[in-house]
Amino acid sequence: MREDVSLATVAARAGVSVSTVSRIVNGQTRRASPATVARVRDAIEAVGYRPNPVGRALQRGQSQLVAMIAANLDNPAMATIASSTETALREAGYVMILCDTHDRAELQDEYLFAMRAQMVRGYVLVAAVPSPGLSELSTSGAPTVFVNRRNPSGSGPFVGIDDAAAGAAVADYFADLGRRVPAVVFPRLSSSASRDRVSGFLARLRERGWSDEAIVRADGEGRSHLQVGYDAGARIFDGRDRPDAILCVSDQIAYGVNRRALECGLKIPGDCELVSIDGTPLNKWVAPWLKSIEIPYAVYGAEIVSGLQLIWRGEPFGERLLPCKFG
Amino acid sequence: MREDVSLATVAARAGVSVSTVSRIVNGQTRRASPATVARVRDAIEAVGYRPNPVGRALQRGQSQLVAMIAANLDNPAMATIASSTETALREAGYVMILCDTHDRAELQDEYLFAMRAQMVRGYVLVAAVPSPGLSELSTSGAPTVFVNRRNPSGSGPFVGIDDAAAGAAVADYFADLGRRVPAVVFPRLSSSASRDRVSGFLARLRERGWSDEAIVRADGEGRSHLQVGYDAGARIFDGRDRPDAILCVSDQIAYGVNRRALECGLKIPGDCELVSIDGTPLNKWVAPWLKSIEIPYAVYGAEIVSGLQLIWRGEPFGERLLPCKFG
DNA sequence: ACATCTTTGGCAAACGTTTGCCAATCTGTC
DNA sequence: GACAGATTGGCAAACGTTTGCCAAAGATGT
Repeated sequence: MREDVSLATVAARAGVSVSTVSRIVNGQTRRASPATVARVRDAIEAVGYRPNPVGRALQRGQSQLVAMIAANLDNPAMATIASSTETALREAGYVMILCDTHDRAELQDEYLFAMRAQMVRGYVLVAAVPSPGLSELSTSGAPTVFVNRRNPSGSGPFVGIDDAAAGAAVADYFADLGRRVPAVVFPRLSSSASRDRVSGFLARLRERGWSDEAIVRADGEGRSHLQVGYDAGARIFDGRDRPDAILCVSDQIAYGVNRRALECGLKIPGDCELVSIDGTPLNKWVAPWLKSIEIPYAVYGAEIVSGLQLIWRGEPFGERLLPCKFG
Repeated sequence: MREDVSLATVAARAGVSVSTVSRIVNGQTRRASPATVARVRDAIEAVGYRPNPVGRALQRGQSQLVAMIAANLDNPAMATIASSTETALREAGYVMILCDTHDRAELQDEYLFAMRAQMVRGYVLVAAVPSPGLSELSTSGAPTVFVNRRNPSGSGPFVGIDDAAAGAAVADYFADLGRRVPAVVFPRLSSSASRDRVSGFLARLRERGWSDEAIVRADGEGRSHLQVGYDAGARIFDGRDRPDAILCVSDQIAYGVNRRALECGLKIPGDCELVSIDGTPLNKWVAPWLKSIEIPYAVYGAEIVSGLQLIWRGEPFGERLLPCKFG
């Protein structure tokens, strides 16, 4: 309907100046008499005024936009994070811009630049990759929350899980189950999350009596975790020491490993127990053979946004490790 | 680095006025002497000037933002559409805002309003739902592309597949295979896409000799297609006429049906052929038992953006039906 | 009656950009 | 040497908002 309702429209109708309306819109009711406030409020209602975010952003030097820069939207886990964050941001009155870096540093930098130009109010970096622009961002002090992977260039607010503990929990599970030849599969392009999961797993196994050589480690190349699992699976299942329990650091890796296992004629979980860390809801529909540490991605959004709000208020926000369920 | 490089910075350095720089930035080189142009270009380079999209949007009454309003990001198909669209938009110099409506009309309207306030340059509606705001949008003539589901309130540019043909292809497949009791599963909350797929399937079966009563139809309630399939599966497999071939209008429905089939002790595809329409890449990893009409979601982005560009240039763009592969 | 303080509200600048219009300078022609 | 026309570039307004500052009142105290 009204395309052009601005402060001026309201001001004209209420017979006051633009400044007065602006102040009232922003809650400074003390700067006007109650009568004026009422008159202005009526006018706002009557013409259906809504503040223009663009004008506001220009003046304030800051928009209501929050940039989510994610490594790969095709990964259901990230899609869930994006979705829950978007919901939480909307409820808090912000608007999310979504950028998919395909895990590539130069794209990440391109987005970082573009987002600064948009005067975004904050950054949510899901599985960030090291890059020049990112170091610059960290030193600039812009409000930033890292998700899943910690800041690869320095420290910074973090939302995720206790990755080492998750790895250790799987180690305990395998040990308690009486498995003898544990293995772990992870991407060669390693992130803090992968590293911590693997090292937590290895450390606990060591505590429980395994020697380092007794644990099969297999990585896979490339950005697709599905392919990583499939490739690593080939080497694992062809090797002499065929494992009877495998930790996959992500669901998608487990999908790849499982497919290779089927091709090798193995029964999962009969011949080999498979456990992954992610536990996306799709698992119980299409991969009931997969046990998982369930990461509560659906609540990430709320945590991320409350972290951002803390940062905006100048309060400290170090990290938030969310509890996982083993299901 | 430079936080505050504006036209004024460049102008000062090049010793010209802001207007001159603005014109040169926008390619109007005829309004300045070659010498001036060179000097300004050098200055732009030197200070690393990048136009501020906010100032520009305010002046032009239109931003570089494009709103994607999607029904449910947790659905991998939509995530792929979002991802490919985002890539195509970035390559064309635009920035995508992502909104997840969770298939709810009131949220869709909230977003439609918010996006108009952001002066977005266009709208991409993935699986739009009927709503007052949407009818208003259609009549307003704002650049809009509908994806997957046609405009529920009127007509409008559309990117998708030939849904009826896809349904018919599955019917032919079942018939050629010699299956006797075909079934179709679809969500009760129906969209143009679901409806056309189902009716194309039924029509072709009729042509090939089936009577309407001989075809099992089952729908399921709710927004989760997984649940839709699971619930409909219960009724299908408990019925007397157990089908030997089922068309599921989406992958997720097939996942749900399959799970129910397993629980009923059926073998897929031995006891019952399952075919879905979607064919997301995940299928071959986690659901190799599922045959699909493969919708090329990964190329939707390019089609959507070229459609938008046509509309922006004032050229006509009716619909673009992409070819599918049966795999 | 005067000084002082508070209330109420407007003016105008600023954010960064674009663009219509006007002014100065240059080129060429008569 | 004067005039038309083209070239080159700046001024200023506009987009919608926020906010420092000032001014006109009214309220209070002496």
